[in-house]
Amino acid sequence: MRTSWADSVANSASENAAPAPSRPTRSAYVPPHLRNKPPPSSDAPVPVPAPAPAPAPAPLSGHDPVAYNGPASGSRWGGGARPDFGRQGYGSGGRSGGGWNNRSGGWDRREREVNPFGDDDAEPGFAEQENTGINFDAYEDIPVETSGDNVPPPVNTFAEIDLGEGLNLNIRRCKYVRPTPVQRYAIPISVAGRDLMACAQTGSGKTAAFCFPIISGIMQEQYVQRPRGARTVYPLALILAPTRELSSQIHDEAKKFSYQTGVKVVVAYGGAPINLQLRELERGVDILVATPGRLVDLLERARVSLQMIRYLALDEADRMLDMGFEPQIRKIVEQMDMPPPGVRQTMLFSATFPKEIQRLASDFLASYIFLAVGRVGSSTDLILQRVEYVQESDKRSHLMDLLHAQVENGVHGKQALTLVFVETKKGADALEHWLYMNGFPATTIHGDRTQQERELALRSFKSGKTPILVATDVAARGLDIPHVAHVVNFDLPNDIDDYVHRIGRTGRAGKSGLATAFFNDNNMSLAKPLAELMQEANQEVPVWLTRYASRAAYSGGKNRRSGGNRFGGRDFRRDSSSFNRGTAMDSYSGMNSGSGYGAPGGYGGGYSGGYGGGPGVSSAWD
DNA sequence: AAAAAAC
Repeated sequence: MRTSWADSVANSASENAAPAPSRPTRSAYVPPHLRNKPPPSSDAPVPVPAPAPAPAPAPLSGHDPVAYNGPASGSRWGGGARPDFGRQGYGSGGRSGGGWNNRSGGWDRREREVNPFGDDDAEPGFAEQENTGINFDAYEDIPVETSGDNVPPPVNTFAEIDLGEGLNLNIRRCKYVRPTPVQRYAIPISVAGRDLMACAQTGSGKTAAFCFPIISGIMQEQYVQRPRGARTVYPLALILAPTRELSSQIHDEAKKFSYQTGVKVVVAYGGAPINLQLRELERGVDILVATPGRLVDLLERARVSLQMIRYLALDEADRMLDMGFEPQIRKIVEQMDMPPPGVRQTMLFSATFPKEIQRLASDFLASYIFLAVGRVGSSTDLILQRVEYVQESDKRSHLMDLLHAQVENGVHGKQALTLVFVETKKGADALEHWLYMNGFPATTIHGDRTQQERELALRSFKSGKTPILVATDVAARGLDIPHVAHVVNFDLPNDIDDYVHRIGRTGRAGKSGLATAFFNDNNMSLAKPLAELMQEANQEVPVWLTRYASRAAYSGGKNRRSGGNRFGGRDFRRDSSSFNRGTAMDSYSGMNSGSGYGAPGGYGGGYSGGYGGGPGVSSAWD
């Protein structure tokens, strides 16, 4: 057993070692925010206190007014036992004594929280609640690539990293027994203070992968004093997502994870009354989950300051940085008062990561680690993909045929859920109306509906009340809707990555799923990337599609699959002149690849193994 | 060209 990464960091940090990038030993690395360096430019406004952890245990007055109302008698670290270099310093596994505060350690003044687990605070029974639905053996087939300097090694259990007692308890309440592959790699990387660009398949546990380190880190920073603006609040972490529903979902998850930890999570997005959100913010916020537009509004009103942000996470990061969003994101990240890369810690997650976007994203990162993780089975092993040639005029009747077949497949008298993607908002309304007139219980979600309507539609779909949901791309990414048996691409997207995200709404949490696409002459630009994608996923590619694909003009850039292999992306830094692009990954020095739990070193052919589809697991899997 | 995202 090797010494833990945290141990190494602790050792080097206590020696005040400067970062030594030239020496690739792990112990040489000191996380950016722990480096005892003055800020790069002296005129930079330094928040009070500077975002780097205080060099010595802060005075334990516990008077952070915004959120903690912590124990009056001392920090959760138990007095002076805490090493003085911040949250990375608890390498010795420290559940012994002086480490994390126990639950009795000071909830007194905390507001009562709604128990998101509905177990009324009963101690979770561990053994019988194991997540038996997850076929963990299949993890051995998961391909993993990391690149970057001094990559912290993955963990096999949550316990290997002391995330803190409160969070550990919630992890057990969520019935997470072992970390998923992306969590195994991403959590140690984040806990070590490193920036991260993570590419992990849909349904692979990304939300927890960025929430755990954030919550854990904040739990140990309660001594941080935040400025007290008149009505301005100073969150410590910011999580951005491209749609309101996804923000809401992340908020729900984060609240579960932070239950009774004292870490306060607030969500803010448009279409909902801002006054409610303002009131929530005023009651204290550590982690702010938001969509960009509403956040900009809050920033311009000076109701939120990003001055104290230590953690920035972008979910669906490639979408957040595409043409539509990039200006807003730049404004938030670069033109407001957020600490720069290297001071804050930045984590970018998505299932897909085109190289152009990676290039943009590197502006937001400091000496980051790139991580690509496949999925149990593979994103597409669990999903049976079909493509049918359907003329525009035949689409409706063809859809009706599929839906009739679906009705017969229904279980327990309930129709299986079908998610139908269309290209336009008008098209969504029209199709929903037509379905409704033809006796199909359908609803629709798109950006022209009110937020109330959107949320109602989603609830109605999830509950099975309207088991058909017609959606635009607003529902393409990140939404975790259990029991979606069938995704229909009524209109195919123009971008193969969008297709990947859409079909990822089914086949989740170990369940199998079906994805049907209607292809016609309007989709020719997708022929080649679609055929390639299906081929890689061991799907049956219709002969006619192969023909179109070979006929398709070479589309060098746009529709090339961002990864070109079983990953949604590949570190673009490897394409630089020094690296000879190709498949010989071993020739890249900073690059590691390995499979699941095995020792590093290739996944020699074992990848085709399917995942047998066990019974359902907790929906927080994604 | 469309979708998303503030009021």
